[in-house]
Amino acid sequence: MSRMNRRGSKSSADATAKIRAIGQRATPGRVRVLSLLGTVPRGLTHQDIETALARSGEGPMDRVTLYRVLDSLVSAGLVLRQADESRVFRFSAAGQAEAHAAHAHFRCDGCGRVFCLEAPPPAAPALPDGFRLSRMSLDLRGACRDCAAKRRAG
Amino acid sequence: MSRMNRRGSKSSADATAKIRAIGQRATPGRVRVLSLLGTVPRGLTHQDIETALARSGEGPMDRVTLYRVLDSLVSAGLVLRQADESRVFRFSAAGQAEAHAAHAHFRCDGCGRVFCLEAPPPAAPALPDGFRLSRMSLDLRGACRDCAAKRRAG
DNA sequence: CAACAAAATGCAACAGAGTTGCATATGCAA
DNA sequence: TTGCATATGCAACTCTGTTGCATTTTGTTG
Repeated sequence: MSRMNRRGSKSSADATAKIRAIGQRATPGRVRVLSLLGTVPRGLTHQDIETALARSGEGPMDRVTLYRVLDSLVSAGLVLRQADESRVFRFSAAGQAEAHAAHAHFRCDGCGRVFCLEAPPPAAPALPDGFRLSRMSLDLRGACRDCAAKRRAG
Repeated sequence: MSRMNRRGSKSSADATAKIRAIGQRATPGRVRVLSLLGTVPRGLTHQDIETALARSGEGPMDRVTLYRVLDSLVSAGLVLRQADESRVFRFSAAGQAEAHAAHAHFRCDGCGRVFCLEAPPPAAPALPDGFRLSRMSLDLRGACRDCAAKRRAG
């Protein structure tokens, strides 16, 4: 760890590289957000991220700037955005979702976490003539154990 | 048709019965909304419903009242509510959504159109204990006929 | 290394979807 | 028909996300 200076950790360097790779400027905001999302295995809300950044050593980030940072990462394909059950957006690092594209996953509508399932790959259905298939995914949605319990409780 | 009086159609009577069956008052608003949702094969937004009701012979319904009518139908289980991609709620009569979820979708990465496929859905894989499944979708992605041809051409 | 243009940031004001409080009206059971 | 729990209508509010614009920063060029 002695080689890590105040500019950041390995995940920062990693994030910087990814952002540059897709031709965008590696600003502090983008690097901070992308490396944060890379360390967390589930979708975070804008507010989650804002809070986490404010607590971190480098201080808070403007609300609007954070929205715009997220927009740019999403449109670059580095981050995924989806609306959860209570209609707030959840953001997650794209690599984490795509790495698991081979098998089925379960997404909790409550907390946004994604669970991988050991499912047999379903056979691809017949496509209309001329169509070309590039990817196929079996997506299950519902409530994970924690959220299902929470909802029953009240 | 001569047996239908000015109070409404078969779907109204049907809706009235369903609402009474679960122990709620069959108010005009509830009946109108539930029978509207019963005639439409997809999720409608609050605004869709508001507009449709305003155009219908019986005149508009208050915005807030409509929200509350939808709430009561949802909590009674007669209507399903889910946030769409742009984080607005879509409401559908319970039963229709399940029918629609029962097949696979193909989304074209070129033009963004979505095609419904007549494919038998694969069996749901086993979920970890305590998890609750609400929806399952088999999503295929690739190029539709038009976009595949276009890509070959130029 | 300095200057520069394009892009990102911060702030304030705005927009749309959904919710709450409260006075009034109404469905339905006795 | 009456009583009252429940539903309605209105206004004001909250929360998530957006837009406009002046200022600062990034990465490049000379």
